[in-house]
Amino acid sequence: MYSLIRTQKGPTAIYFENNFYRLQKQNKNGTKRWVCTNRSCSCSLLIKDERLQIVRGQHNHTNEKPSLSIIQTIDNLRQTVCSNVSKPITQIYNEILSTYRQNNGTAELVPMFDMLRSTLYRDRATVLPKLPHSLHRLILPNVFIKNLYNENMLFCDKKRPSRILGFASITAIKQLDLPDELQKESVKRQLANILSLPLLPINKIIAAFHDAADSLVIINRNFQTFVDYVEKTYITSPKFNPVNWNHYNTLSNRPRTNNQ
DNA sequence: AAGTGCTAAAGGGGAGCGCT
DNA sequence: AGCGCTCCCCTTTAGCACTT
Repeated sequence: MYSLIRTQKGPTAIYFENNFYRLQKQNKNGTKRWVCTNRSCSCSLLIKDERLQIVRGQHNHTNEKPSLSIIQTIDNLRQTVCSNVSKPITQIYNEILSTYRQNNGTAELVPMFDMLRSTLYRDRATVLPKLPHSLHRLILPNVFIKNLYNENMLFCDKKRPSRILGFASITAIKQLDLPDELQKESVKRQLANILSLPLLPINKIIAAFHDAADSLVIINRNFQTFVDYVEKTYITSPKFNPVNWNHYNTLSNRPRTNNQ
């Protein structure tokens, strides 16, 4: 009996007695002719109603195909890395290989992880979103703009002149009694100014912070709690003072990671 | 053209070590 | 015990040549 398998490029093929066959044609009488995938080989199978009718020819080539169980295991591996994207690929490989060894013993030669690694990572990449090359190309899926209570967390996504993203839950904003204020462009601008403090020369940080803080408190006195928190944690704190988080002198010089 | 095998490298995190 | 530092391993990605 033959087995249906998936070829490297996706289409269905037949695995029969250590050889692969591809579908060549379907005849008017309902039979299908499958030919050996080796181009110089004329061997073929005639199949009707999923039953093997005739085997024609002799293979004129050597055969180094892996066994059907190995082929199915690799296919299972490739499907699993796509369906379970949160689990490390090496862990998936080890688990599936372990199961295979338990069921089939240790005699069969199984492809090493190094031989499958690139294929598995490329397979997974087909089901994951593309990495953005700039902040403007960053796409936020719905799952990333809601919290565990399914509340909308993205309150600001300003595209120009620079991309500004702001996250906070409605519940948290209501606790500050500021939900309406956060819709104002002037408030978004001052919050962005505070977030941009690490990019200023260090001797201008304190003045810039107080400018932004004063503007926020003038708009609404309830911003005072937020302003006090930032000042206490990042301006006057000896542990996280501006020397620690200022990046002005490292701009364009410091090597960047890909966490852009 | 698409898929694969192989290599090099980046980045994160744990282990080990010495110091306080 | 806690902290900081270095080294090394593991995971992941990218690039290139080759195969299908």
